[in-house]
Amino acid sequence: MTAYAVPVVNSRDDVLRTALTILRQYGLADLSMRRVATELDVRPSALYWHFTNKQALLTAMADTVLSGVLPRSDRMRWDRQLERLALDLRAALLAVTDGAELVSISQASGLSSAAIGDHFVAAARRGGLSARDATAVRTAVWQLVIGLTIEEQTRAQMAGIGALPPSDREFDREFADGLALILDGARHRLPAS
Amino acid sequence: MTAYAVPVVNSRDDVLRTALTILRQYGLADLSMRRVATELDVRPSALYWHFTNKQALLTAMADTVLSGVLPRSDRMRWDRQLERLALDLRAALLAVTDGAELVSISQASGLSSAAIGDHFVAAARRGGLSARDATAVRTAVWQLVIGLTIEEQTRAQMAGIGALPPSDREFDREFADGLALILDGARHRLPAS
DNA sequence: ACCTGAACACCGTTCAAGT
DNA sequence: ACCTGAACACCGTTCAAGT
Repeated sequence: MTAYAVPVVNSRDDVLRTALTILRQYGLADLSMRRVATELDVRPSALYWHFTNKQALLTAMADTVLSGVLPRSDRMRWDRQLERLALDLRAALLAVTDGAELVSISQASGLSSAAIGDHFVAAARRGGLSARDATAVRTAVWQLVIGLTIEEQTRAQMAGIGALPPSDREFDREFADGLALILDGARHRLPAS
Repeated sequence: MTAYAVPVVNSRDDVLRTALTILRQYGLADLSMRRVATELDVRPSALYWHFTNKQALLTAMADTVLSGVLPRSDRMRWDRQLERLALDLRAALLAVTDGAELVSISQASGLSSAAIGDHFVAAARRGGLSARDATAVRTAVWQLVIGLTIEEQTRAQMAGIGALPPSDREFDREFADGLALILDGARHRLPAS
């Protein structure tokens, strides 16, 4: 019996799914174009038919990770909604290895959507904050979520390799405290208050 | 006349200085061990006599960048001192290409000192904040400075290559507003207030 | 439409050996 | 004390050509 070639036809979505699987299992440091190609049983150059470059792939991955983060309901108080959104964002980042760094990278590239940031602004405005104050809330909350979660995941990654002792920091609490501080500042910006 | 070998003896400090020069002129993406070696007229492997790996070199670079950031005076009000320190930190990061990312990377490695963070905490405690609240201030301020400055420098870098249109964001103002918001939250945590 | 083959121009790191 | 030589095991990306 002779071996015959199976038509290996991969879609853009197959590439994206494979990349996300590698990320989940091995982290960002092991996510190379060559590795994604190997996993798909394809030459590295084949990937460039689906994505113009690695940056584009990373952006698509980040968008996937963030796709489930949405405002839940407008019946909540504006500050509770802001808190909920920040917690959901953080949970989405923590759900994938190096999720925070992935989002940070792809958002720095300027190609990623700013939808979540806009939701922060909308909630703050709904509470009565000026456009400028609402922007400040978005900035402070966004950097807190991304930055602290990057720290947490980086340290987890390094502890996993044994390059660092497992941290005794309580990131959930650090995050909650930082967020509460910012929301306190926000509430005191209200005209009526 | 015959060429004779000049004894090329480089100290750890020569390596560090050369690396910082490359960073200033070309940014983090172009800072490779091989490039530092070439600049020093030496083989790449020679560098590993001075630094155990690239991470160690980056940490030393980050420490250099941050070395000038210190509390100026205790005669200031605690919140003014906090603000001053945050502004000085941001200025130090902006003084070097990709300075914020450099510090972020080296601090994630867990080898870098936490001196500046401690100064944030000390100032907040001097103002009367609890240990826990002071930590929250440090967290929120630190992530704001690092994160927003990374964004600014990354976009400047990419605009320089033409990969992105020059941003019209006013980072200084975004930073000042975010910082003011956090400090507002901090002041309202005071017992007397 | 989707992929191969082959190349280009790079990386960080190790380690025996040289002076 | 400081460096070379040579190697190992990788990268992202391009592009003509194949089916």
